Amino acid sequence: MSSYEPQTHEPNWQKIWDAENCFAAGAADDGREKYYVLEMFPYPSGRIHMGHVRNYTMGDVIARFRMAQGYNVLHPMGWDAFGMPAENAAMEKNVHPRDWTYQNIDTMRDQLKSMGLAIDWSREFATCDPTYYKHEQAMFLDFLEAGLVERRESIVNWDPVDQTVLANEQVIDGRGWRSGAPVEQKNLTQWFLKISDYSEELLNDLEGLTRWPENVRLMQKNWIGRSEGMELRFDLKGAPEGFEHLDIYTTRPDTLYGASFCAISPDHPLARKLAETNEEMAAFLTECAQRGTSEADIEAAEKKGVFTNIQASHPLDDSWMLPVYVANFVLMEYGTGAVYACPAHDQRDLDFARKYDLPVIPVVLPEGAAAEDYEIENDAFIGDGKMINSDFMNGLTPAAAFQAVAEKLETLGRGKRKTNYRLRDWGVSRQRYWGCPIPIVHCGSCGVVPVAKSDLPVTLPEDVSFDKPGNPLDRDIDWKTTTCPSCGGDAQRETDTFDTFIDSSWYYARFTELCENSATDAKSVAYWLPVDQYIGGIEHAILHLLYSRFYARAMEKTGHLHLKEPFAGLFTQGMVIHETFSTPDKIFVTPDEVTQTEDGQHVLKSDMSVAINVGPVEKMSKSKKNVVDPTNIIAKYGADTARWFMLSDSPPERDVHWTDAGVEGAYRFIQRLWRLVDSHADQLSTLANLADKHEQAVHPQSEADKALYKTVHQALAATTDDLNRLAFNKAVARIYELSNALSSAATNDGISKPVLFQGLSYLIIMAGPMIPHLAETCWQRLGHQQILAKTKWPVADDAVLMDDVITLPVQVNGKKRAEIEAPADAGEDDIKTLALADERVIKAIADKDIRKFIFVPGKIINFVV
RNA sequence: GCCCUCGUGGCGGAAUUGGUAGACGCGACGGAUUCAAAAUCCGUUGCCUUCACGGGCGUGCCAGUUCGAGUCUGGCCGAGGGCACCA
Repeated sequence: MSSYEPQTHEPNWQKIWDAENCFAAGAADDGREKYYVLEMFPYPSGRIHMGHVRNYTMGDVIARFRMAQGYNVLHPMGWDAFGMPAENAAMEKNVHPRDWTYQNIDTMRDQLKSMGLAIDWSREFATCDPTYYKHEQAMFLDFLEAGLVERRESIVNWDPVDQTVLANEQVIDGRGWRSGAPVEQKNLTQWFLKISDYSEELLNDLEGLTRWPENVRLMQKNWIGRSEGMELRFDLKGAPEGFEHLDIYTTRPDTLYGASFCAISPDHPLARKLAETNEEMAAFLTECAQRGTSEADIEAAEKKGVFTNIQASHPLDDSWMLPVYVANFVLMEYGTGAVYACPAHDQRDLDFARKYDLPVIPVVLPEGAAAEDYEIENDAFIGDGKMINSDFMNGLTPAAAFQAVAEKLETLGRGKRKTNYRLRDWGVSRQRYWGCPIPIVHCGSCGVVPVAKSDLPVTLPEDVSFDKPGNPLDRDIDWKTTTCPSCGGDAQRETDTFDTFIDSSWYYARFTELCENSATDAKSVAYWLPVDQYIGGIEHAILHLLYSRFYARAMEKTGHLHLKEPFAGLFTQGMVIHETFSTPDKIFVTPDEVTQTEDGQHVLKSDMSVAINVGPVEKMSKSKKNVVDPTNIIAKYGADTARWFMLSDSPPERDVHWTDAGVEGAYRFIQRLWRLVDSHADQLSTLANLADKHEQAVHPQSEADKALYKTVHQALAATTDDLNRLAFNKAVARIYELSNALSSAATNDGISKPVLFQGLSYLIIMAGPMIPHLAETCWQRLGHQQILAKTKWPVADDAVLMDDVITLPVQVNGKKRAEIEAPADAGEDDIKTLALADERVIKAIADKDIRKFIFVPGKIINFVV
């Protein structure tokens, strides 16, 4: 018996699928029900990694499964090809970002093809293709016309040495990653998409996304952050001219009598004004600027502030003056960039108050506490209770107090109720070369002028250098200089390019048809969208998915789409993780460089005397070097082994731990499955006339036949159900069970050939979406004429799915004491009689009285004694 | 810091609606085959206790709800994802 050689069979089947055009999506009017399965497209970083293998294997299983079920399946692939790494490569390796990107795409396309994915490659594109971004530019102009775009000032991280804008990840401990210079903040006029106009709609429509994970919807809900509060006006004393009032936003006006101080953001206009004349303030603002713009850094920093020498009068009592601080924990982007603080009932306020010795007045009394001796120590109280120290609100609940104080403040004209959202508008300007040019011209006399649609695309200049700091587009005078589309005079091009999240906010629509003259084709998007199953990493739960939801709405408003929610079903997969290995001098090494001695010690392959430290299991990343290259795995074991391992064991939404033992196990199963089919194929070849008729009813006669038939059909029903629910790991377990059952049954003389033949055929069909190359080989070996990729998914025989006799556990006081066999349809009384006849039950109950009898049909019996 | 998720044998995990905890796989151990090894096949395998029958314990920790909790509630500990210019 020969062993199965993936290296021969896999490329062969890939050629056949290609030649037979198996995976091309059908026309939009071919009459079949459509199914659009999409995996988040990759950034062409150089080579595919195991995360890609996992993601694309899952999508492929769904695509193949739906194809077999008769759907018209769209399963495309493309490249999220603009972005920073290409510019970094240009700087480090002196290659053009375009060349680097397209070379990477070529490499990665070959790698993906070697996985045997059922992809319609005719729809492939890269977001850096002018034929793609041309439409992106045109749509932006439509958005501009529709009032979805704004231009305004916004802060960026600025590296004063490299003279360049830094991404948050390029700011390390407040310094530029290359120059090491302390980061400054800089105000730039930038383009924004008005996603905040859709806050309410994006929030409300989450409810309709029933096939999205609950946690993703919750994360988006919290991100949008709707809150009901009040905007209050405080009169200021001692403030510079033009700053007579301070507007603050609060969700807790009920705690206003617990006010202790006011705080404004370091980016607040008042803070900036003060810094002009106050050195201490200027120094503090500089210090705050060095944290960069990342919210995580700001929030995690120690609460600090500087007193402004300004006092604010309390809106409910003009004689009560509150000191105004500039504080590093107040965000300019949220509310009005200013807050009043009630330390007793807000932890951040409390930390700040303790540091600067400010009053802490409790105004909400928890239930059970006494007003006289209630004091706040190190934990603010944020729970419910009764109002105290609060004049007219005393005795009310905080909710009732909110209403009372809101009414009073509105009557006094000191404030108004306001619904606020945390969600901010989407800044889409990037001061970088490798992105989609923003199709705008700046004219001295006409101002900001859109490029004429007939002049699109605005393409990137070819001849650029990355040896100088800053944005190459800004330095390229030839490219920059143009004429004004409006007046024909001298003008300059916009030198910012788009955030790459724009590119990925509509690619799903573009896949439905690569039409030339418009972004989308109405008929094609109407047929294919929404995406039925979208699959990608949980790390995209908020930004990419929220931007895409907004973008679909913007496209709908401008006539490019007919729907608002682009992804009907979403699945977020876990990461691929691996141990980290390092040498005694703490240098990371790849798993390839490590081997194990006989006694299990990890050592360096090249020098076995060097002991290797095995570190924590983490997400595979280049920096930790804990990566396994899929190409090596596919070369050694074949794509089917890699795919099978990715689907086995770990639930798809959780992390999967890559282990050599696991891969070996997967490979052994591939071989075992081949042996099972190969060793019985000859004796079944007399059934050649049955070859493509495995769907026809078989008639099990003997007990062994009936048992196997039942096992096969139960496995088919369960696997179909598992695949419908994306429970790949469970489907894998079913296939193991069925192959074990078939392997035992095959040696049993009582099994008739048609039953065994159908069992083996079904087993191969079930395994087909997961390990397609081996499955095709087995399918052919069994004598089937048509290839598996074109074979229909069978339907299980309902008649044998239910068992006649079931085993019921019997509990006494909630502890399992026995099991009884009973007819599946037995009633409560019969079951009780049966159970009480069991000696283990009799023993457990002994002479105690039965107080209660619980019977859950098909599940359990419980005697309470 | 804030939001979200996860925690079950030696390991990955199963248990679909609150109803038999540990399916399936890996590893380990024992056996068959082999001159030998690899591969393959058969069997055992949560922990403690018992000669055995059996009994007890057990889903990160502490409480609670329930006839019954891996599953629900509250608190705690640990790990991970996101935090708006990484993609």
